[in-house]
Amino acid sequence: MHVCTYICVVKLEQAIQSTKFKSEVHKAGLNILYTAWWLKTMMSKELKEFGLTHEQYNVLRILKGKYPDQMCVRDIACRMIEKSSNVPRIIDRLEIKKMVKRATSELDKRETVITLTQSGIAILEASTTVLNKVVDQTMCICEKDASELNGLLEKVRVTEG
Amino acid sequence: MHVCTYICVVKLEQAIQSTKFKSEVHKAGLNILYTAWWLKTMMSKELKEFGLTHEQYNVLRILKGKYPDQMCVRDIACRMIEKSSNVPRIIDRLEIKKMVKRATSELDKRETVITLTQSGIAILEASTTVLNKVVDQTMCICEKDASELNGLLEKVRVTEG
DNA sequence: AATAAATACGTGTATATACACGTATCAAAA
DNA sequence: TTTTGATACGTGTATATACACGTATTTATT
Repeated sequence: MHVCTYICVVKLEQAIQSTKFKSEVHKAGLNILYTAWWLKTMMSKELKEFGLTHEQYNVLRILKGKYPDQMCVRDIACRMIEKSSNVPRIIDRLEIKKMVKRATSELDKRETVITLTQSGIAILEASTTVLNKVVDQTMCICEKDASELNGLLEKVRVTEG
Repeated sequence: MHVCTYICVVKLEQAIQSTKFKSEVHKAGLNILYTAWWLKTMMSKELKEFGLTHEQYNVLRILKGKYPDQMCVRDIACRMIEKSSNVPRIIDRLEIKKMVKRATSELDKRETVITLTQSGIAILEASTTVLNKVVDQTMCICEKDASELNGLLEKVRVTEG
């Protein structure tokens, strides 16, 4: 029988149908990857209602952080969660949807400066409201646990040498 | 000045150049997504030496788990870390590289059964050895912390309602 | 000033994600 | 037995990742 539920599957063992792990550290690696996929899927589902992808939303959020100032492509790329994102192409889609505007910088003609449009702000704010609500309902941990989790994740990223 | 380092950037605040978070829970969401990207990037770099992508490696690992038994595409898909992976297409690339073989199931002609080749096993084992070493060197947390992290991640995935 | 090096951005390619849909096959019901 | 529904897989499309490369512009060097 083939049963593949993943919405209410909490245990990693169930989710990826694997019981043996080399160590708790290796299991944590898989757990981080799986949880990220789970989070992304949940959020993307909500963003789809607004015609946005996760990455497009990320770019809009970054632009909002500096608004009403403009930002160049490189500055946006630096702040992306996934650093390997192809920001010029993500901006292409946002420009088509009239959520941002592109212009060449006067100070440095190599730079393209990006501006949020009023429509972009409106969609971003509406989607953020929904997303915040969904995150609060779905990520059910207390602030204390979340804080501890943040500490551990940063511990994970410290490499020796 | 534009400085965008992310290899030794440990703090989330530095990594995504953002200091204000709605709550520790929202920060944890971003932290999970960023850490997953960081992990994936690190692992992909090693896998590239073997001509493998992260997802191709995941499929090979799953097949190894049942070896010498064959597996159908659906069974593999169920065990993927990222459930939305397009497994038939990932198998296409592995088949071209002669790492797996495809055949129609005798019992159920709808099913395609996949078999690891000797070359597939060899490459998988070599890459796993390197990957395990790199994970041990890069994810520098003790088993106790890792265990606690696993508990918290599973707590995150429990949704109410 | 002329040249070299660095930088910012866009573009091209292979692979993957996310999702919809079509076809073949199997299982269940009328 | 025929039909209906479910299942397994492949394929098509839009977007993204990951990475290499080209062009224009700026900065640094000679």
